[in-house]
Amino acid sequence: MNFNVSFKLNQHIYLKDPESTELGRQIVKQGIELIYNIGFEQFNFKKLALEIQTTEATIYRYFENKHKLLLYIFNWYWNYISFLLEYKLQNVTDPKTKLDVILDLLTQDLPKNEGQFEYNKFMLNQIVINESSKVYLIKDVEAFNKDDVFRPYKELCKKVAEILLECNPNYLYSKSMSSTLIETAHHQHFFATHLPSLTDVADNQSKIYVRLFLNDMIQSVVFH
Amino acid sequence: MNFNVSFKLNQHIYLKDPESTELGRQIVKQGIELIYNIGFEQFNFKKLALEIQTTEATIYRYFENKHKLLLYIFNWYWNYISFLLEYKLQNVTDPKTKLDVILDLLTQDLPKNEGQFEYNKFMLNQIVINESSKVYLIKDVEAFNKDDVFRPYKELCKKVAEILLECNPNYLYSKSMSSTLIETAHHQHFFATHLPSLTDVADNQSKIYVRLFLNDMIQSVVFH
DNA sequence: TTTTAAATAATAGCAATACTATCATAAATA
DNA sequence: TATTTATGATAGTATTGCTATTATTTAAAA
Repeated sequence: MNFNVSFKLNQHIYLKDPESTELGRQIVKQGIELIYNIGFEQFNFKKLALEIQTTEATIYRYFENKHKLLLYIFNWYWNYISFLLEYKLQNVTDPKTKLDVILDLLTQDLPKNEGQFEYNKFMLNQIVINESSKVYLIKDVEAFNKDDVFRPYKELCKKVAEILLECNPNYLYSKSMSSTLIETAHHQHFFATHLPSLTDVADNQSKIYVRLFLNDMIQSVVFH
Repeated sequence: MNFNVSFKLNQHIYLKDPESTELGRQIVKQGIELIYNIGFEQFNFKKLALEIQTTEATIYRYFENKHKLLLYIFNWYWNYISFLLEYKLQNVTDPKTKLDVILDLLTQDLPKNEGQFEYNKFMLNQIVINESSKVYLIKDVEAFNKDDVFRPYKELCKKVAEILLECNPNYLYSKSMSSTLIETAHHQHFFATHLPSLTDVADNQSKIYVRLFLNDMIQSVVFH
């Protein structure tokens, strides 16, 4: 399964739409690879410019700063996940099966890349796991939020929450459980990989482990 | 209830023990207040030096960099929480009651400050909520971990996990649920305050809300 | 096809950050 | 009193984050 997807993202995030030019797409694509490789703290526009053989000043014409680029990447990612979720739920009617689809999506590998022009999904996923809190755990979160720049994340949460409610219309915390599910999928994956004593994982089976843990949690909470 | 607690923290975190001098304690105390006020990104040693009327170079004699200071603050915090937990569990034998104590500790206000020399517990709590991921969601987490600098956090997790097992010896994910509980307490509090659409909170009752949500979750998961 | 506008490259520069080094001085200890 | 130790004062350096200027290329409009 593969698509050549592209999303129009909130205009407050960029100065010039990176989807509008080849260079713009390169900035995002190579940005993802560089952030993955050296981490967001070490990452800057000078290094990225070197990588794609352009200049710092040029990248600044697309994004105000590196934080906005990270935000762009996140929104792209969450749009992509929402898109996959819709696709996979197309012919599913049973709420329990829907939950399985969600858990797989949140914990298992994304579809492998085909074209060389696509963003690298594996790196994208790792970035979201490692750096996500840098996007919204910020002093001026409310100013950002006013511009609706977290919308794709919120929309995914909303979708998941609706499915939780389908499973149990009396459940009082569908939205919180939805955001908890998404955050926990990342955190537990990170812990299982880097700080395993914070989990009960055995022998590096992080992905399967997190899937089982979340399943147990969600089943208990929603169907108890 | 109040104590004048002090903890000896892992030597890898500091160059010179801040507990050993008045200036050292000032660095930590005013550091907490400055990070709380301007956020960790904006925070630096020059500003802190100005605040406590010393020099940048002097602060660098205590901490290698601002990240280590943040790590120090975190370890202090988690030691403090562990200490409070032990204290509050002294005469409690019923596992269910123990859970209540844990949830209160993770979601409700900490004991108010008495002396002016204590670290500000409210600010501490907010810093941990807002900046915690910057402490461990880092590229070189494993190098850090080798020096055992996350120990206080891990120990609290371990304690909580043991209590979960007391509640249900057959529960398979006590450690993961323990870390999830701690992380979720922070995240949901942050969301309820700044991005309420990711939760089901009503009218700014964040603290009570998070308490109820976590209680529902833990009850279902552990006792289902 | 020419003209004109827009995008990018090349370069420079600047203020702030994250340190490090040096030396003088004060305070504590031997 | 001598001497170690802690801090202050000052300076300096490399990097970062960003802006400005001008030249050059590319593409669109006339």
